[in-house]
Amino acid sequence: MKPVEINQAWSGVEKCKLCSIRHLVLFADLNEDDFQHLHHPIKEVEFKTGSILYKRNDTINYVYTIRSGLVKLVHYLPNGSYRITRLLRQGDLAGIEALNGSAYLQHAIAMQETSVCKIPVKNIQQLNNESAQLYKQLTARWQKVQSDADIWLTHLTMGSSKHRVAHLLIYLAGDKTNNEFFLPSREDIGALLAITTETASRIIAEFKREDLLKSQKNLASIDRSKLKLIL
Amino acid sequence: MKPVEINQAWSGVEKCKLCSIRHLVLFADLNEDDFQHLHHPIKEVEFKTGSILYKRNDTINYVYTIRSGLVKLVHYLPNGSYRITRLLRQGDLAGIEALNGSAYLQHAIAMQETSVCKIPVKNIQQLNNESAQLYKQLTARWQKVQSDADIWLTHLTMGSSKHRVAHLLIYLAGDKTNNEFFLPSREDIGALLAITTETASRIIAEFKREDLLKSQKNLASIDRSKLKLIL
DNA sequence: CGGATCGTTGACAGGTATCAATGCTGGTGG
DNA sequence: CCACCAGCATTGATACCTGTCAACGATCCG
Repeated sequence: MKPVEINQAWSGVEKCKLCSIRHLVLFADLNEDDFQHLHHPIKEVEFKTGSILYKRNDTINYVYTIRSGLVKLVHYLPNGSYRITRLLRQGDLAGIEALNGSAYLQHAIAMQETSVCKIPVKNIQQLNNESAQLYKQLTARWQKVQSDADIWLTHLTMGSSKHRVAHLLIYLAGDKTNNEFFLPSREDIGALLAITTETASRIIAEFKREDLLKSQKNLASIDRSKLKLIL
Repeated sequence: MKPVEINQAWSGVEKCKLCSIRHLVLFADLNEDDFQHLHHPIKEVEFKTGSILYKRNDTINYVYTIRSGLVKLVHYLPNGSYRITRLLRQGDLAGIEALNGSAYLQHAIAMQETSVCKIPVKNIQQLNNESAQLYKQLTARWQKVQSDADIWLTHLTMGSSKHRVAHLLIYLAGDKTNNEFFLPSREDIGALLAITTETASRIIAEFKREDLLKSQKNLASIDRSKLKLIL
């Protein structure tokens, strides 16, 4: 996990109105008038695999909307190991805790090539004072945090390792029609499911042998119906 | 877990201003003027052990502030077992997902005699339109949800069962000076830590034999320093 | 080609789930 | 009042699973 340089693409508020994934993001409900309140520049930024969006306790200035890619939120433990507490995908918000002025709670690291919109916290606070539109989106985002956390706790930390890995794979595959998704390293799978790297590897290998899972490089596809029989 | 009747104590907004735990609750920052906006009655309600505050998918009308006691948020699983995803104590908010109009995400059940303030969602929405004071408290509450979930995932679902139980006991003991706290049933401990009832019982019994834990009935106290040596 | 990193596999010990039986306690009805 | 019952806690025996330690293979890159 080596930090990678950030290369900024372009800046501007105007383009937010034309954003192709705007229905998914924080500003979905804003009207023409609201956009006039955006005085600070929103930047679109690319992160390479392994690069860090922010670190725990970093000074807080931005909230990040994921446009594409995959981001993990990581807690490092005293013994040097780590635990992944959440994955963020398209439309998710990273660093949302910035909004009440405390420090970031975890490290946010790109697991693959990731594109984000970097939104100054000041923008959000302004909009919240001057317009009530944003409020709905923000509470919806917070709720997703809670419901994701519950799913995580309910399905991804209990049962046998095989169950957990199966659940994770189905979660990762999501509703993609092409059925192809990013398969994390065995170490990350372990950190996600609270199992060891070796166990993760054994199970992934077993799934491959049984044709429940196919992969080349980091791209994988699953046989959903067969996999669900395990659950 | 049998439902128990609810007996309502008193209603009124006036008393909110004099609330003894107001510094802990949602309305901490409201001023005299804001209270004028509260047009719907806030009720103080008592729940007995095992009674249900609300069920998953119930129609949503209220958010609950815990005044005293202990509430568990529960996910029931297809196979009849259940998983506790969060515990709520004094100052915590239950049913916060009500704020964006979706259904409750889990069942909320009192684990001991519990006193709550039942706040109409309409009140919150009104206040948010007419005053920005509530916004800070709400985001703070949401953030606590996230950070609690992370702590849960980081400490309470990994490591040996002994580690997890020790962590849970320390969490339950909190910062109480009298060092006496509510000890959940072995079944609930299992549902909290993703271990079986039997394993939970074995470990609790072992802790008692080693004088790390004392209990009569549901009230327990721990030897913090000795217990921390296990972590 | 050699080195680094990651994935895979094996052997083994220890931990946990499972199945089953036995105390313990509070409440109920005779 | 006491016997009984239901629900919870505890304990035991056993099989299985997973962590641990270790070795080896695969791939990429300098």
